[in-house]
Amino acid sequence: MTANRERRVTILDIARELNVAPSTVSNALSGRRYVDADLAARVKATAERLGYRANPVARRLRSGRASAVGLFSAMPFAVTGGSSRLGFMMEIAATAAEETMRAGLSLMLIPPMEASPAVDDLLIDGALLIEPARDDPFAKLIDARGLPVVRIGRQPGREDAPAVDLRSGETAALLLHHLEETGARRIALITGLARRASHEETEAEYARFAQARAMPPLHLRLDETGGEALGHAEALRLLQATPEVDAILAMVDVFAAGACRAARELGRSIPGDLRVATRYDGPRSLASNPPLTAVNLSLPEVAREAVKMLIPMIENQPAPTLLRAPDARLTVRASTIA
Amino acid sequence: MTANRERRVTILDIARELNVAPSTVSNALSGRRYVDADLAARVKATAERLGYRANPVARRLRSGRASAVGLFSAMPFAVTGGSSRLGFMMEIAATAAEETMRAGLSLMLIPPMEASPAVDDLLIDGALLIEPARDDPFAKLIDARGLPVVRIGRQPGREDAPAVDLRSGETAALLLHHLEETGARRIALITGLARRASHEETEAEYARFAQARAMPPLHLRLDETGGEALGHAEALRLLQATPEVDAILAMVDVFAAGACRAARELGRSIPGDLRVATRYDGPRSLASNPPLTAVNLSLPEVAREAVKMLIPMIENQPAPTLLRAPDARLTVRASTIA
DNA sequence: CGCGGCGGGCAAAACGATTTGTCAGGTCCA
DNA sequence: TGGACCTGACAAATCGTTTTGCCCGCCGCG
Repeated sequence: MTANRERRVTILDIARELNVAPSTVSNALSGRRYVDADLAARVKATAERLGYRANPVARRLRSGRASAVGLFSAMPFAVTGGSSRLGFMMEIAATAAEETMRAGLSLMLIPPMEASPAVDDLLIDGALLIEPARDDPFAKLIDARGLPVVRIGRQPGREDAPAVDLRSGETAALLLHHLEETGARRIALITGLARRASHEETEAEYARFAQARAMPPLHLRLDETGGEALGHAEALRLLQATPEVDAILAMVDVFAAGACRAARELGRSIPGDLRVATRYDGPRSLASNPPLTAVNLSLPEVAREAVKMLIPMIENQPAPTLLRAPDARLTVRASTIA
Repeated sequence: MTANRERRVTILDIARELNVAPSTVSNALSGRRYVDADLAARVKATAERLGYRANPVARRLRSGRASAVGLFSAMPFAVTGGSSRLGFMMEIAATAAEETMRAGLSLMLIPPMEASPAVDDLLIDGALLIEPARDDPFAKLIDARGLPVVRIGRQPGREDAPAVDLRSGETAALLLHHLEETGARRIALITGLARRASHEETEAEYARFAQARAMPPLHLRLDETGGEALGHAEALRLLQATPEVDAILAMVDVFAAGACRAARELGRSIPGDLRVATRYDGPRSLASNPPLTAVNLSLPEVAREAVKMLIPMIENQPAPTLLRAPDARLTVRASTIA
C-alpha cells in the first residue's frame, strides 16, 4: 500500500550537512540567539532543501509552546445539537477551527460528556469554554491546570476572567421588546437550570421589563438536559395553569420547540394566540413548527474574536481581557408575526 | 487568580518515593513488562496518592503516538456550512468527537482551507476523510505521510482504501423514484464538479434511470464553491432553456436552494410545476423555501462506524476494510409533495 | 554440580527539539 | 599591554516518558 512513514528530517540532519552544532541550527531557525547572517541563510536554505519541519511534540516538550487549543462545551448534547447533532458548539467550532489553523494551531473538539474527560491528558495549550455555568466543572479543571482560557459568554462568579461577552441582557431586551411590539401583554420566560450568564442576565432583564410594565412575571427554570420533551411538558402545564399568557420567551431552542408543540396541542394558534421566541437561531429554530423568531448571535465573529484573544494569552503576551459580541440582530419568523 | 501551574508530578517522583527505577514505574503503570504484582500495586497506589498524570507530550515524543485523530474535509466551506457554518462536516464532527474521546483519543478539526495546511505538522495518528474526490489533495498528503485513514464516502480511484460506503447510488435511486412517483417525467440532475463518489455514483444511477425510461438526460455539473448563487443562476438558465423539466435533483443542498429561488422567480410553483429534491438533509434543506425533500444519511451512525474502523487501524490490528452506511431514508417535504 | 532459563528489576539510550553555560578569538580603549 | 566586551559558535543539559539492553540471583534439571 502506501510507503510507511519515512524518518523525518530532524535538526540533526541539517547540522550534519553543514558541519555545525544542532543548537546553532536551532538558533538560526528560531532567531533566538544571534547567528552569523550568512550561516543563518545557509541553514535556512538547507532546511528548505531537505524539507525540514520541526517536530511539534519535541518542541513542546522542551519549551511548552503551542500546538493545539481545546474547544469545550459543558452544555449537554441534547441542547448542543439535538438529534441532528448540530448547533451552537458546532457553529463556533467551524470558525474557531479555521482561525486556530491560521495561527498554526489546531482545534480539538472536546464533546460534552457525562464523565469529565481527563483534562490533564489533553494535549492543549489553551481552551475555549462555551457558556460556562457558575459552577462549571470544565472551568474548574482547566483553571486547576493553569491553562489559558477564553470564555465564550462570561462565567457568573468569574466576571474577571477573559471572555467574549455575549451580551445576553441586551439580547433578552431585544426579544422582549419585539414580543411586546407584536402585541404580547403577558410574557412568560423559560430559562435553564444551569447558572450560565445567558440565563442569569436574561432573568434580570426580564424582571426589569416586567416590573416596568407591572406585568406579573412568570418564570420557569428547566433542566437543559430535558430537551424538547421537558419543554413540551412544562409549557403544557404553564399554558393550562395560566391561559392569559400570550407569549413565551424560551432561551433554549428545544424548549421553544417544545412550547410550540404544546401550544398546538392546546389549540392555541401561533402567533395569533401565542407568540414564541427563542435566543439561538440554529437549525432547531428553523425546523420548529412554525419556524421560530430568534436572534442572530454572530457566532462566527464571536469565535474569531475568542481565538484572537486566546492566542496572545498562550504566548504570554498582553491580551484584551473582555470583548463584546457584535450587536444581536433579530430574525423574525412566523412564530411571532403572521 | 489561579495558582500558576505547579510542577507536575512526574514518574521520577514516584520512583524516588518508592526507591525504584523510573523504568520500573513506567512498566508497572503501563503493564508492558512484567513487574512484581505487589510492587506494581504499590506503584499505582503512590501514583494515585501523588496525583500523577502522565505528561502526554513526553509520552508522545517517545512513543510517536499522538492520540489524536484528524477530521478532514476537502469540501469547500461554502458547501460545508454556508453562512451559518453548519452542515455535513459538523454533523460528523460531533459524533466523531464523542466516539474518539471514548477511545481515549481526541478529535482535531481540520477545516477545509485554500492552502492545504502542513499535514506533516499535525499531531495526529489517523485521519477521517470526508467525501474525498478522485484527486483529493488531502488524501494525497495523508497517504504520503503513511497515516491510517478511513474515508467517509469512498474515494473514486481508491476503491481499495478503507471506507464507509455512503451508498450514493442507492440514495440517488431513492430520490429519483420518489420524484417519479410524485409525477415527475422529466428530471434534471445537478451534481458537483469535484469527482466525489457521491456525484459519480449519482450520475451513473441517473443515466441508468433515464435510459430505462427513455427520458432525455439533462445534467449539469457545477463548481461546489459557487454556492447558492451559482445554483440559482444555472437553474434559471436551465428552466428557461428547457421548460419541460418538471423536477430537479440537486446533490448539493445549496444548489437545490438556489434552484427553488430560480423557480419562484420564473413563476413556477413548487411542487406543482416543479419538484426539487436534494441529498443531504441539513439545515439548508429546512431553511429553503419551500423546505426540501431530502435524505437522512444517518451521519452520526456513519461517523461512529468510521471511528470504530479507524481505531484498530491505528493500533495495527486487523480492521474491516469496508463498511456500509445504514439504509438511507427519505424525508419528504413541501418541495415534492403539496 | 554446572548450566539454561526466567523472574524481576536497574541503567541508560532514545525521542527531537530548546536553552543554558561556556569559550575562543577578536576589537577597543584605558 | 591587559582587561572589558563583543561576536559567533559549540557542548551539554533538559523536558518526561518509553524502550532496549543487561544483569543478578534463584530454580530446576540433566
